[in-house]
Amino acid sequence: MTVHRPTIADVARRAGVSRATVSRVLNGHASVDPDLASRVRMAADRLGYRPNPTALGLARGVTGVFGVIVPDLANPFFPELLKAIEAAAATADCRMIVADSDEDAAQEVRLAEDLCRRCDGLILCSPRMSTARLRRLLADRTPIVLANRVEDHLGIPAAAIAIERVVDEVVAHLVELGHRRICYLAGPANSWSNATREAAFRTATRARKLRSLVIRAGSSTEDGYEAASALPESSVTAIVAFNDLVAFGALERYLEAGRNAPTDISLVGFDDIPAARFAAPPLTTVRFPKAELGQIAWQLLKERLDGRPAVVRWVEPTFVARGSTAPPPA
Amino acid sequence: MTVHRPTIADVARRAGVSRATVSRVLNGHASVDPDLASRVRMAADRLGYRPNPTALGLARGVTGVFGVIVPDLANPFFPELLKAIEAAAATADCRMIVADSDEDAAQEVRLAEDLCRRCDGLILCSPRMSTARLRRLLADRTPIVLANRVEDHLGIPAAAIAIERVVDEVVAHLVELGHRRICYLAGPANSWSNATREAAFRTATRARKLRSLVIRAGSSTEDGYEAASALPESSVTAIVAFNDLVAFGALERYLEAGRNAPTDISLVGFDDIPAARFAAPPLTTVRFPKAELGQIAWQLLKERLDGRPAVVRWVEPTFVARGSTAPPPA
DNA sequence: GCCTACCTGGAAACCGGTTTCTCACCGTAG
DNA sequence: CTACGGTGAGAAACCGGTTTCCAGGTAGGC
Repeated sequence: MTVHRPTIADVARRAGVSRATVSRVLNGHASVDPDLASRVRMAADRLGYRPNPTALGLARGVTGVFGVIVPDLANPFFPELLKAIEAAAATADCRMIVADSDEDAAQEVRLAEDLCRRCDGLILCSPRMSTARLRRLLADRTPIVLANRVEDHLGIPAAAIAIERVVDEVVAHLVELGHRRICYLAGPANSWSNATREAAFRTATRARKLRSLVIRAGSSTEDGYEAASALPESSVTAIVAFNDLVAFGALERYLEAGRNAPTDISLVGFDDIPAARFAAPPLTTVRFPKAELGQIAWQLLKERLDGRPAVVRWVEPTFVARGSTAPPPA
Repeated sequence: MTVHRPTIADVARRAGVSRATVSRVLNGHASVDPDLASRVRMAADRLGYRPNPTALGLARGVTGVFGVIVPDLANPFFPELLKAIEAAAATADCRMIVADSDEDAAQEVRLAEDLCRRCDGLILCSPRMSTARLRRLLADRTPIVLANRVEDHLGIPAAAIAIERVVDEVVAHLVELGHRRICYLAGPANSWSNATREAAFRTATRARKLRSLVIRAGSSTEDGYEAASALPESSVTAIVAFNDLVAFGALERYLEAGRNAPTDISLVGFDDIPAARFAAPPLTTVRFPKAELGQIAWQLLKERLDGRPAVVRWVEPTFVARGSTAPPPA
């Protein structure tokens, strides 16, 4: 406050020209007498002038800031996504507002409405809100991109993971090992990625004439622990968990019951978080190209800001077999 | 674009009053005829009027946005910190811009300079820039708070982890187990938290008449792997790593050499990332109260924005003994 | 030599709010 | 009945930029 940051008026005064001319010189618009131009540039330099981003935003109607909403920053999937998005956006000198909805759809809507007003665009990561809510948001005309969710009839650009093939691969892997009773520990109810994983799981098991056993869990280690409470006493020999954290939660429950993986139970997760590699046993999982996903999400937003049409782009995950899967106990 | 968002002028027109009156009513300033006031409120309601945040920012000189810079979003420490900061800031309806400096001090300075202009304040998490750079930033008068770094003579508010006692506890734990040759795998050179951990390590070892062996590593798993390359062939029996990731990297190197923890080498990390608990062996480490740290950082920023004086606040870490430490091989 | 076309750069309007200034009108006191 | 203080609300200035509009000067063509 006490230090007065130089404004365009200060530069204009010092260069002996109008503010309009300063603006033109600094933006390279129209043609300005080279002499004047260099005087303006010198003045701006001497004063250390940098245009005020807020004023710029108001005048141009573009802020250079976009928003990202995630359901849970503590879930390792999202920081990795964010890192890729931020890195891509930085090349276009765009800043990223991050908001955490805490897995709460209502909160997510509130955040989205707020960010729509203050940002040039929005990336919704694994949004939990309903399709109807999403449609209402779109009415705002703020460019929106989905990451890790696809809405077929809304015409929203989306970056998503093609899951069917790899889920079939997971089930095939378990069946080949000899498993017949496989349980899916489902993720959050309103999560698109859970819906697709669950559907793919049902398809893959049904195709092999197996029962599609599903227990609702959630997205955290605690959720996995809770959901698996009755499993150690059941006839289930293999678990496919919504993500690696849920798989670890289930594992904890088994360890508590004096069972271990993969001898008593085979475990598969999704994400390949860093912990998966170092766990005991190392977790068999599905790796997502998160960096690619984030980069694509930014790309899609940029295209949208440039007025290009909405498209859906898919990335391919890969199956990673590690030590947590083995033949079922005899 | 095509849909015209209602402005204060639209509300004024509809209510048959001036823009000034609308502003006064909506902000509860001065006294307004109750009749007029309700007409204004109705009009605003009917139009679904929400003030433009950019214009608000320009007029009030306060944007309701603050910035956070972290060295690496992929390091699990920072997302947890961010989550706490964001949650605390959300209660004050403040939005958070997140930028990743990629461990690059120069980039960090550039980001900080940019964010200083567009934000009400700045939280620098584990900043890598020099004290001189930091001092120059302060000249901008934008409120700045440090998280996980303390600068004694700059009068910057800071939230930091008091490390000396717990490092002594770590070394005591290892010495009690019988270790005499303990190696510290150091973190990034310009990291304050590394400097304090390294200093505390030297103090604790010297106090017990042990050599203070230090090898420079870094902050990632890869750094730990690289730095530990010669260790399996050395006489070192215990490693204190800059953080859990570095510890895992070192472990990987030992496994590759056909050694294992804790039989051949004892390992201690810092952070207690989620993976630490599930690793094989479960990692002995130091847990930081990250949620508290983040909340304090926000608190300090808020105090600064309110013009209150700068203070340094410390949080206490706790030692977590797990399976990766044991007596040295006979 | 004069008219027109173009170029340059300043004045002013604009983006969408807030806040100061000012004036009209009210009731009250002298 | 008049002077005065207080209050409520509109006009206008302001935040710091961009952009449109227009006037003045110069150059080129006839």
